[in-house]
Amino acid sequence: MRVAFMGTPAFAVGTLRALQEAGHDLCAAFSQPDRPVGRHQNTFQPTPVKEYALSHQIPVYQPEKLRDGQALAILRDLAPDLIVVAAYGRILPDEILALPPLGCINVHASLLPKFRGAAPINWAILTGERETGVTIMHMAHDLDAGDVILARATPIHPDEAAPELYDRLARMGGELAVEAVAAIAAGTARRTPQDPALATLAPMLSRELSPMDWSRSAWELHCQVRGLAPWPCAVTQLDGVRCKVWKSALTGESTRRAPGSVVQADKRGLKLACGDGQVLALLELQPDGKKAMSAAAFLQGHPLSLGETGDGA
RNA sequence: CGCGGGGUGGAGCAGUUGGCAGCUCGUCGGGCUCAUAACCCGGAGGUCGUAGGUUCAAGUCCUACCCCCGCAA
Repeated sequence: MRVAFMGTPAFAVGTLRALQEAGHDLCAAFSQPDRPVGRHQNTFQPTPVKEYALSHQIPVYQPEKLRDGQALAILRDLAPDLIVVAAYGRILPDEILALPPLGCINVHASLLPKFRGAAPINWAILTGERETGVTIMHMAHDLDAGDVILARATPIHPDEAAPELYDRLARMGGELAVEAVAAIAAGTARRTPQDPALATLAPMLSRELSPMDWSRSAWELHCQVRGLAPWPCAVTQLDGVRCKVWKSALTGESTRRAPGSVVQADKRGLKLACGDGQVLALLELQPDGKKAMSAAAFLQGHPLSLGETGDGA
């Protein structure tokens, strides 16, 4: 099978690698152009897909635009049987969707029609889902709305954070993509339309999601901490310092203290009251300008007294 | 040359107008207790990021550089 691949981040590499190891003829890897990175914006970093492709002798294309005809021309020359897309970060124009004889399929990290959009993994955790998964679909004009070929579910552990889930889904996506391609080649691939009434959106993350609102429940805050890692992260004020919260834990304890106030701050832990009267433990913190540290370490240099409001609000 | 915070015993922090390098925790030794992530006593451990400079004297002031981090992209 002659396949053109399109993808950008590490999630996409899971699929690209799987396709390659399955022996498919990868005629091209399309990826987003290198973007300036770093504090001074003076270094450019290749995308994970580009790095993988280059080290495996797969030709790389990084068109700035998909709608100026150039990308289409390139693809005509390449003449793939099938295009496989995984987290490319671009919407493909209809001309490209219509080009390959076997169509274009997409690997999406959710159980569609739930969590259509750019950040399905994070939103599954943020909304407190107990399971999510990977879906392979035929691509349609509308974003993540195409007919489903295959889907596979995986449970979300209550303490699992987005990076772990991301890695797992990336592997699952690769496996499932290979199965889907095989089914397509054999002519046995199914087409199950999505139910639009069940669709939910998983838009790009932003820093506006970071501030922790301690009037929310402990579970919601715990989901926020897990779902926003490794970026933009849940953030709160402690001892007047802005801190990213890298890891939290539900304690099962309850309190009468006001939401956001310190319930415990000693070597046994740093615990704050939440809006539902439950107590959330903060395990790993990163103050502004510092590296991540354990709550115990933070307390050495930032003694907090009980009842003090963590949020400074 | 985008903005800003920071590099001080193993960890996290303090160090005021330059004048013997401190605190909490950990660690080691000893003690106390029915008991303890408790308490008491004692000890070890630091070329204060690097290289220069000013000074009788620099963690502290000046210059250059290295490294870490947050924001903004």
